[in-house]
Amino acid sequence: MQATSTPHDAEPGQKPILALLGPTASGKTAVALELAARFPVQIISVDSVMIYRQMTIGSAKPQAEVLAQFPHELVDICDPAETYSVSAFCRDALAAIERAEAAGKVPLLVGGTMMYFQALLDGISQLPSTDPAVRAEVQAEAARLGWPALHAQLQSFDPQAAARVHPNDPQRIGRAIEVFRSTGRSLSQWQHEHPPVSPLLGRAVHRFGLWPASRAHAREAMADRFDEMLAAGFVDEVAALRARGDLHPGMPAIRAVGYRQVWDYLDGRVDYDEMRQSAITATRQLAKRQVTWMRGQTLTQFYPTEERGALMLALGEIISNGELG
RNA sequence: GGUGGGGUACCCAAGCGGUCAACGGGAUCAGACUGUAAAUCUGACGGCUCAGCCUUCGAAGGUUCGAAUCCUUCCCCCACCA
Repeated sequence: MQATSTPHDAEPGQKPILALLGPTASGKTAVALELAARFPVQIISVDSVMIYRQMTIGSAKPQAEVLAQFPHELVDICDPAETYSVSAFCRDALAAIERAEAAGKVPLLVGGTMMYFQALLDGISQLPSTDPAVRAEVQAEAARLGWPALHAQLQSFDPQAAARVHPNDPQRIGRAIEVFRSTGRSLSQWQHEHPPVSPLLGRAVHRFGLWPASRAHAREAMADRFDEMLAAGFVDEVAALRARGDLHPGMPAIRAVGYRQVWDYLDGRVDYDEMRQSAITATRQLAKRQVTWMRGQTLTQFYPTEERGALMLALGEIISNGELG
C-alpha cells in the first residue's frame, strides 16, 4: 500500500495529474496546502460552493492571504446568483490543468463534489445545456399539475428515463423533460448517442481519497468546524448575501449546507440553536452521501483521515517522479 | 393541599374500544446519482428461528370476546388556584 503503486488508469511515463477527494471536513485542504508549500503543484478546486464569490466562511474556503500565497483554480469564479454545472466544471478544470502544466506545475485536483470528479475523470455524455426559459416553463407546469403528472409525461416520450427516475424526483424529471422540449430528442437518446468519455482520456490520473475511519471523530470535526464558522462571522456573511436582495433560497448557491440554514434563521423561521443544530446535521448528511459515492471508487487509494502523513508521502513521491520524467 | 391539562417507539407528535407495532415529522442506517449535485431522490427504521411469532403506548390492577384507547389506585410533569 505504498506510495509508488500505480492506479490502472495511470500510464507511466506521462506527466501526472493528482486527484484528492474526500468528504467535507476531512482535511483535504490542509493536505493540499502542505503539498503546495513543498512542491510545484497547482491546486484546482473541485467544489461546487467554493466557486462562489462572497461565500467564503461557510464554504470553508481558505483565507484570502492563503489563497494569495497558494493560488487555487476554480475558486471565486461565479457570482452567487449564477448557476454552475458539471459541464462547465469539466471545461474549466481542463483549462486549469492546461494552464498549470504550461506553467510547469503538477495539477492537484482537490475537493468533495463527487459528481464533478466523476464527470472529469470518468466522463459524461455530451448533452444539451439547460435552457432557463424551458426550465421555468417546466417548473411552472409542475406547480400546476404536480410532478407525478410530469413523470407520466416523461414516460410517454422517454420510458427508459422514466424507469430510472423516481416519480418524486423533481430535479431529474425536470431535466429529462427539459432536454426533450428544447431539443426534440429524449435524454436517453442523447446518452445513447454520446457515451461518457473522459475529457482526460489517456492521461495519468493518480486518485487518492481521505476516508473518515472514525465516525465519532468526523462528527466532532464537523460540529467544531461549524462553530468556528459561526465564530468567524458566518451569520454576517449570509446576512450580506441576503441584503443584496437578488438572491433567494431556491438558488443553488443559497441551498448549500449552512447557507440555507442560516438563511432560515435570518428569516426568523428557526432560532439560533436550531439553526446551528440543523446545519451540523446537514453537514453530516452531506458527508454521508460523499462517502457513499466514494465506496464505489475502485481506482482510488484511500487513506484514513488520521494518516495524512502517509498520504502526503505518497503524493509527494508521485510528484517527484513526475518531475524526473 | 385543590382544580385542569399531560405522560405514546431515539426525539417531536397523532391515535382515544377492534381495521395499531401504532398517522406524520425529525434523527439514524443503507442506497441511487449523466449539465441545479453542499443538490435531488429512494429504502429500512421494537424484537425474532421473520408470508408468522413475540414484547410495546408512565406503573399496577380491573371491565370487556377484545384496550394505547374505558374504570381504579399509584408515580411523575405542566398550568392555575391555595
